[in-house]
Amino acid sequence: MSLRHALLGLLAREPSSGYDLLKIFEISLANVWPATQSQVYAELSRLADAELVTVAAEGPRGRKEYAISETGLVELRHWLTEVEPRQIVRSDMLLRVFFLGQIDPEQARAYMRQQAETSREQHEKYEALTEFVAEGEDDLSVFGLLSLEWGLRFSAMQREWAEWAEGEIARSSGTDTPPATR
Amino acid sequence: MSLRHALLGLLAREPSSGYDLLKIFEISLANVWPATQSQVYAELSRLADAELVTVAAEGPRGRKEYAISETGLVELRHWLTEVEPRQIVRSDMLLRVFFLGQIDPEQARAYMRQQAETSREQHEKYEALTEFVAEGEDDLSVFGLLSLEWGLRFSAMQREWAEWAEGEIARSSGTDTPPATR
DNA sequence: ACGGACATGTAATCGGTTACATGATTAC
DNA sequence: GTAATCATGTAACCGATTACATGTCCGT
Repeated sequence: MSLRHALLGLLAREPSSGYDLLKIFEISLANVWPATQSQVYAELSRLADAELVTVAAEGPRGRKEYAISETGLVELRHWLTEVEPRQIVRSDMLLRVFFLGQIDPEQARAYMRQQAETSREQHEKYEALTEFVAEGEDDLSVFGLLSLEWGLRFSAMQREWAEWAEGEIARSSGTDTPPATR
Repeated sequence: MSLRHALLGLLAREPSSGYDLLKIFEISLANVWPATQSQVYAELSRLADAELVTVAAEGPRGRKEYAISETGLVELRHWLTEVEPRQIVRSDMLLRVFFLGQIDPEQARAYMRQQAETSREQHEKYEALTEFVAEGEDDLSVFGLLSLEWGLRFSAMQREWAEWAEGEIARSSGTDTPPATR
């Protein structure tokens, strides 16, 4: 139920409409918790039903500005401090690694090379984002930077791992580059 | 649709029953792609309907031994080589980081310390697993080790990041330990 | 006048989780 | 005999994705 808390977290900063929230998701939260339009609107309705947020104002074009309620704030802080984050890693990319024996070593190495490249691109994307985000001074920026740093470290780690893994496959299959780390 | 391919991948090694597959999931694939009993049995039925696997034999207690078909193998290899792994990071833990401004710095630091600790534990878990897995010699072991190495690097990276982040929060909030990296 | 941005909603479908339900075989 | 393990299945529910649907306001 994290989307719920993501919305509460954003509304704790300032009252916003579903439309506003959606944009924030697109630019900043998308990297850690993507959400679709359908989802956001539906969850906001549910939050209002549960009285964790209120419709603070209505604007043109049916715009509804939601604000977090006292109970909502309590729930948010409870989630932040009391609820254990569950870390389920579910990686498409790693799953494939288990089955690389099903294709020939050359293809398997190509796969790892591809992953290294993708990670490199991701790293660049995060680097570009950092410059962009660093300008802001609000909480979202301060803590967003911590999260961004995670992204930078993650993509760097993954690139290095993929490069190492490619070497491992090469070595264990005896294909090419015999003067390896041995 | 990765569960489907996980099952195909396992059946490519050797024909197995749902029960067998489930055990393999528990001990080795759980770390990259957890699956429940319900899911495995249901997916096997669907795979049989789609003729990507066949019921190769029936045993006691209604046991059905599934084997991958030619089309199944084709599909598996296609998935391995042609289909882009999509990397959606969805992290409960990172989402919270965005909202740490909602609690006081002391609590925020405790949160990061907790994450560092959890990562350390994870790292140990992977280390223990490595010794255990290293004994096997089949493909699942060979490639499983690559995946395990990812886990080791990931948990190490996350621990370091969490420790760094705790320091950042301390620094930016002016709380304690003034003789920091500056 | 018109196009683009603003703004919200519904419905179908899918993959995953939890819980329930049942029964056969084997080892002791 | 009986407990543990083997073995499969169903149903309800939940969160997420995709697609569809509709309408309004603002700037030019």
